[in-house]
Formats: sequence, structure tokens, C-alpha cells
Amino acid sequence: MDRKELFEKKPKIKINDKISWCPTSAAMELIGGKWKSVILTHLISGTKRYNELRKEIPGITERTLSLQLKQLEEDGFVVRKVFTKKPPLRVEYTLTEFGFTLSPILNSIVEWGLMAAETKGEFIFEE
Amino acid sequence: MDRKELFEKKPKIKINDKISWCPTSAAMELIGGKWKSVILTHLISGTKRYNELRKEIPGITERTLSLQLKQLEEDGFVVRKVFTKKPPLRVEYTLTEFGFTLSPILNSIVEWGLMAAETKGEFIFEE
DNA sequence: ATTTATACTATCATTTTTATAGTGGCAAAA
DNA sequence: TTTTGCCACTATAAAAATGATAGTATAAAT
Repeated sequence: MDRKELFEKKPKIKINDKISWCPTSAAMELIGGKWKSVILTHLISGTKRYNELRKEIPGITERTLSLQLKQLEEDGFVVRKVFTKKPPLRVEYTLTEFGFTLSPILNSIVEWGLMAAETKGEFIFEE
Repeated sequence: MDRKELFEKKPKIKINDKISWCPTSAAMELIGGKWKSVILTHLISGTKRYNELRKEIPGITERTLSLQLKQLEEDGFVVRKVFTKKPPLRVEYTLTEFGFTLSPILNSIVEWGLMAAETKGEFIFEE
């Protein structure tokens, strides 16, 4: 079936047991929310430890970071690897191949954010 | 200042009085959430009335649709026009020029949703 | 006279996100 | 030796976002 036919028949979409009414909401069920795309963008540039993410994403709380990573793992975007048995732990998060398929979305979001800041907003530099 | 320099200085970004730490979260402050991108995608194909949107987006509740449209209007993505003074009202929502700058994001989300449904999920057709 | 249509709002319940503080065990600093 | 900090979280409670359901005013259709 081609895209045009698909579009007309408006099938529901099931991904990871979440059912949605259109491709956009299917995507948003998985990567919507305030922080998921931010986390994923930071993982595009390479594997990161929990604390690295925390420092690179100052606005997020630890609990939320933890929960979002868990969901991203469940949905197959991220792999979690533990390298020690006793504290201090070392845990690394890496994008999966499926996770990388999000790059076009994530890149267009970054580009838009920069453009919007330039034209409708402002950059705030600190000393 | 070029993109590379910008990237290194990591300025905060202020758009519509919301302050964020990176372009991605700046974008998400404006179009994150479960429904905004769905609504915007439906408006790309043209002006829609409230009830048209409601019917085209079956999962959303009226309250949420109403609230989201109000925020999208506040943030300059959408214009609301009222055509009657007494009920039954006729209200139309149209994407602004600024709203249309989101097309690359919205298109890549639709494309990804279709791809993910094909490869990791399934389409559910009804009789 | 009753029903239907429109674009909402009100109220309350549930879910998601945030804020803040705390945990265990190890290493380095004082 | 005592203290301090590090790491990857978890516990608890509060706030914000979203959902469910019902109701409003008026006109046109049945």
C-alpha cells in the first residue's frame, strides 16, 4: 500500500503496545514530553554516563532524568550498561540503531530552536 | 557569531519569556506536550474550525484542545478568527507564518511515525 | 416542540513532572 | 581519622498537565 492510500484509510498505529490515531501522535507517545528529545539529542553525539547527562541538561531533575531514561530504554531508543557492582556505580547510556532513526527529527528541532531564538527570541550569554 | 561559536558558548535562550538551556528544550517549551504537534500538523493542510480539528483528532478531549489552541495562539503559531456573535459560533484557526516555520519538524515527525509503524509496529485498519 | 449543531467552560479525577531530601559504599582531602 | 564529596539513583510530597463528563447559549432543522 502506498502513502496516499495509507493516508486515506487512516489506520490506527500500534507501536510498543501504544495505540494512536495518526503517525504524529504515535511519535509523540514515544518521544513527546518535555525532556525526551533533549536527552536523545545529547546522546546523538555519543555514549554518556548518567551524571554527564545531568550536567549537560541543567534544567532536568534527577528523578525525571531517571524515569525518562527508563522509558527510552523500554521503547528501544537507548541501551543501559552497568560497569561496576558496588558504588560508585558507572552506568552508560547509548543510542540504539532505532534511536538514531530519530536524528532527522532531532536535528530539525535543534535547527528550529536556533532559528526561533535568532528571529523571535534572544540568546543570553553569561560572564 | 557562527553556529560553532554559539554551540560552544552555550547561551540560554529566551523565547516568549520562557528561558531554556538549549535550542531543543526551547523548542519543546513551545511545541512539546502530547498534542501540540498533532494540532499543528492538522493545520498545515489549511484553516480548520474547532469542530473539524476535534473530529480529525479523536483522542483529544475538548478541554485539552481548547487549552492547547489558546497556548498556540499566545505563542504566535496560530490565529483565531470568530465569524459570528451569537451561538452557534464559527471559529477558525489558521497557521501563522511563524507557525509554518515548524513544517520541517512536523513533516519529519510524520515520516518517522510512518516508518516506525512499518518497521516496529503495525497499522490497524477497521471495517 | 424537540433535536441537533457549535465552540466552548466548569468541575473533578488521574497522570505526569517537579522539588527536595536521602541512600550506600568507596576515594581523596583535611 | 574524621570529613567531604562522588555516583546513580530512590522516596515522598507537591504542582502542573491532561482526561472524563456534563453543561451553556442560540439558531436552524426536523
